[in-house]
Amino acid sequence: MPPGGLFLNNTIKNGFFAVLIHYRRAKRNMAKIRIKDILDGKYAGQKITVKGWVRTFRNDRFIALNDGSCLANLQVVIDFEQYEEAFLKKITTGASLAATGTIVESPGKGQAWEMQAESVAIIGLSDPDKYPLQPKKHSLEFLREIAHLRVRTNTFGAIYRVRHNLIYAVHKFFHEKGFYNVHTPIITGSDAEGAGEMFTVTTLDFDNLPRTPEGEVDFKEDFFARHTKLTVSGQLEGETAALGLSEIYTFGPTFRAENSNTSRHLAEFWMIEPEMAFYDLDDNMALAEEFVKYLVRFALDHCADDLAFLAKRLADEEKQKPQHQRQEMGLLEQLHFVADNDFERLTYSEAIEILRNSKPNKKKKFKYLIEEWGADLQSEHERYLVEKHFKKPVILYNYPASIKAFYMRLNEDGKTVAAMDVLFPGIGEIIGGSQREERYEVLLQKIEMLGIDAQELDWYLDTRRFGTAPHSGFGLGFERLMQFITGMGNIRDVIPFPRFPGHADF
RNA sequence: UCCUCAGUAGCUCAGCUGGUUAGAGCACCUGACUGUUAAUCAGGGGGUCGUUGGUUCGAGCCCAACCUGGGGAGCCA
Repeated sequence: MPPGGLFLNNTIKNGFFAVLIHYRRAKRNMAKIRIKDILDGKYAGQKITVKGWVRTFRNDRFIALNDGSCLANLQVVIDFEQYEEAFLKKITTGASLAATGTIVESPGKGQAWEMQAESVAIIGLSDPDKYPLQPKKHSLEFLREIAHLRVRTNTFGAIYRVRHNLIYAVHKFFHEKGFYNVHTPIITGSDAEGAGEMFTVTTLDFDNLPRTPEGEVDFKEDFFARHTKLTVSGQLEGETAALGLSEIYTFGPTFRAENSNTSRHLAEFWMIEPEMAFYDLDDNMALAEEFVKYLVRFALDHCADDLAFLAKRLADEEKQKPQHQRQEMGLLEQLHFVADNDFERLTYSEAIEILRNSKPNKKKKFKYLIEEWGADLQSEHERYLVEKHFKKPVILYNYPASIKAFYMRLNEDGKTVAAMDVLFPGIGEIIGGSQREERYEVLLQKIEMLGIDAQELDWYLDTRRFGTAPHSGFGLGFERLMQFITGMGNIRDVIPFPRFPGHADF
């Protein structure tokens, strides 16, 4: 800001408003400087101000400053003799501050650029006695308990950044292919999606529930005048959109009230569900494979530093394990492998043959032995196919109709449906999809056979009554993809604030 | 929900066959040093050993139940 006197003189000379506008514009355009850009050398020799959070303060001289724009810290070098001791004591791990100085080539090892600071201002104190994060390795379990602060660690900073890049890549992929993004409802009255237990959404007073004459809760009195729940899938609504827009995708929150306590399940997660008119199962599988490879490649191309850090983290973790439990490939190796190689495609029937003749089945090492066609595949079977037999991602298709959902298209053999699952090492099913049953009579028969109320699905059946068309789609669990790409073993660590049974903190 | 392993300082962990006053590193406090990379060196404070009950002369250690967390399974994405 110019000194007051000069400012006043100029306003008199040039006109008050012109200067005011100029000043405001300058202020508005003064973007905050990101540490990422400094470390890229964009401010070499310039005097600038940088803001961020202290990671460590070494030797009363070196502040490692991080602003989340990238993994690396900016080293801010201060002349400690210039400051009071009481001031230096405030530069603690976790404190936020602004430093002004010149960006110079660093004489030390470990960084190309550093800031020779002229002044430092503390913005927010961080009581070192109470701040839970230390400049040391913390367990993921501990960090999960302080999910509101873990974003300030290297690991979670990297995960958040990768997550953003993948969200962007999802939209970019579909947009460039001409798919339209559709927001399907989060609150749904449909009870027939069949993908799992649902959370009820209500404004009813629990202390004074309206009852029907039969003594049941009367949802006619509820906000929507019916029993409503949180969505478990946007698929049925997505299908209606595809049968008008041709190619669509959804990317929204999904809720499952299952009492699942595993490293691969969340009660609230994000799912991507493309739905395409005039696609058969082969087209569907080809799209799924192209999509996943694109996302993996995008992460490799745009998150190199963060992935390298996560790869090292995983490698260190693997070293703690006994030899036989270790992964053969490192994280980056595995990502390249998936991006560069074709997935194995085989039918359920072929998979059953392989499993039936497999060593663990013959030696009765499987907990669930494969006896005959029609059995549902367990985790151990999927893992065997992916991790032992093929050693690459596998797409299984044409499953028995009896173990799959009602909307999947019945094949000519009358006993299998055009379903497909993409199985990944470590996490199992990452994608589940199918060609949809477009024939009205066949679909209606299935619905009635399963005892689903056809009246509830009347709107859905309309798509088959009027201009029905073959169509396909799949669902990809975004957090499972995140697990694969970041190498994180627990799904609760790849979403900022995980929701799972007994936990809705933050 | 089931199986399994664990719970000792703010964090990560050690603690022998049940036996005196429960230890270490990091963090914190005091001091030294001042081009360091999770800085280093010297000293200091910090514990209801998850909870409750039981066995025993005596329990961090043995037993039971419960709570919490990890791993695996089921349900699935």
